[in-house]
Amino acid sequence: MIRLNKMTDYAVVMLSHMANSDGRDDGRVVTAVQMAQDSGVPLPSVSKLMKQLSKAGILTSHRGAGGGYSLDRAAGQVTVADIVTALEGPIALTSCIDGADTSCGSMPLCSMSGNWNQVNRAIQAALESVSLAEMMPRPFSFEPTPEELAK
Amino acid sequence: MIRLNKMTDYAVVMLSHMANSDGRDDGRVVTAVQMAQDSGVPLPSVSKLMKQLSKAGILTSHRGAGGGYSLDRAAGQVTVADIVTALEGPIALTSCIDGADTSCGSMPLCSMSGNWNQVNRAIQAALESVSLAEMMPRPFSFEPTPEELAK
DNA sequence: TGTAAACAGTACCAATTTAGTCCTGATTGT
DNA sequence: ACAATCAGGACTAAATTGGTACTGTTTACA
Repeated sequence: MIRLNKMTDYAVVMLSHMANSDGRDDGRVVTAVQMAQDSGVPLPSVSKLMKQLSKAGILTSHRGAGGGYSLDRAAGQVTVADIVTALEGPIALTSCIDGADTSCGSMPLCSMSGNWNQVNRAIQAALESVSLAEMMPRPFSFEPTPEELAK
Repeated sequence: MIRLNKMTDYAVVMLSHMANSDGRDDGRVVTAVQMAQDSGVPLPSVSKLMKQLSKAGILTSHRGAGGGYSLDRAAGQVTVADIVTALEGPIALTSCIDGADTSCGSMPLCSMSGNWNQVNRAIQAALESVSLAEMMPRPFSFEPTPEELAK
C-alpha cells in the first residue's frame, strides 16, 4: 500500500476540524492547543503541522496573545494536492523527476529511464480533483454531499 | 513527496528489462542472477521481487536447472497499478479503508472520517491508466511512443 | 540417478525515516 | 511588564525498509 505520511493524514483531519467546527468558513482563529484537544492529534505534531501549513499559505498564523491559526480559504478552495504538496513537497512517486538539479548517479537504475512523470501527472490530477470540503465528514448534516450533487 | 518503495521502482526497472531486452514479448526466461547483472538491482532484492511478482501472476517462475522467470503478459497488458498492488497490496493512501475488518480504534483520528476512499479511487485509476509498455524507455527506437500515437 | 542450477521460504540485521520531545527565541494583546 | 502564542531547531525513540544469510525444494541433464 502506498503510504501517505501520518502527518498528512493528521493535517487533513485538522483542517477538516477547522473548517467544520462551527459549520462555516469564517476565518475563526484556533490555537495549536485547542486543535490538539479538538482533533486528538498530539500537540507537538499539531504545532509542527500548523507551522508548515501556514508557510504554505493554507493557514494564516496570528502571533502573540489571543493568536492562533485561521483558514486562508474556504474548504472548497483547498485541494488534497495543496495539502500534500505543502507537507511532502512536489507530488512525485520517485526521487528523480524532470528538472531535478542533480543528475542521477546510477543511470541503469534511474527511475527517469522509465516514464514516471506520466504517472506523477496522473496522480497530481487525482489529488487535485478532491477538495478539503469533500474530505470533511458531515455527521450532522442532511445536505447532499458534493458527490451526491454531482449525480 | 509521496515515496514509492524503492522495491516497486526496482520492479518496474526489472520488468522493463524483461520486456525490452530483446525487443519482443516472447516469454524469454531470465534468471534472478542474469536480471541482477542486467538491471543493476542488487541480487537479493531481485530474487525477493521476482518471487513476489510471480506470486502475483505478473511473472511465471520456472524451477530447476535452466529455469528462471518469464513475463506472463505483454508489456501493454501490465499496468503500473498491477505492479504496485503486487508489491504493496491494495492501493490506498491510509490504513483505514472501506471493508477493513478491524474497526478503527481512535475514532476522532480515523482517516475514514475523511473521504480518503475517493482519493484512493482516483489514484487507483491514475495508476491503471499507465501500462508497463509506457514506462519503458525506447533508447534505440524510432517508432512513436504510445503517447505520441495518442495525439 | 546423482548433481548442479535454479526458485521458495523464512529469520534476521543495519540503516534510514518518521513521529514525537524539548528547549529557546520572537511577537503581540492586555 | 507579562503572559499567551507562534517560530525554529536540535535531539531521540520507534517503525520501516532494504538487504543478508541460510535451508529447503524442484528440475534438467549428464
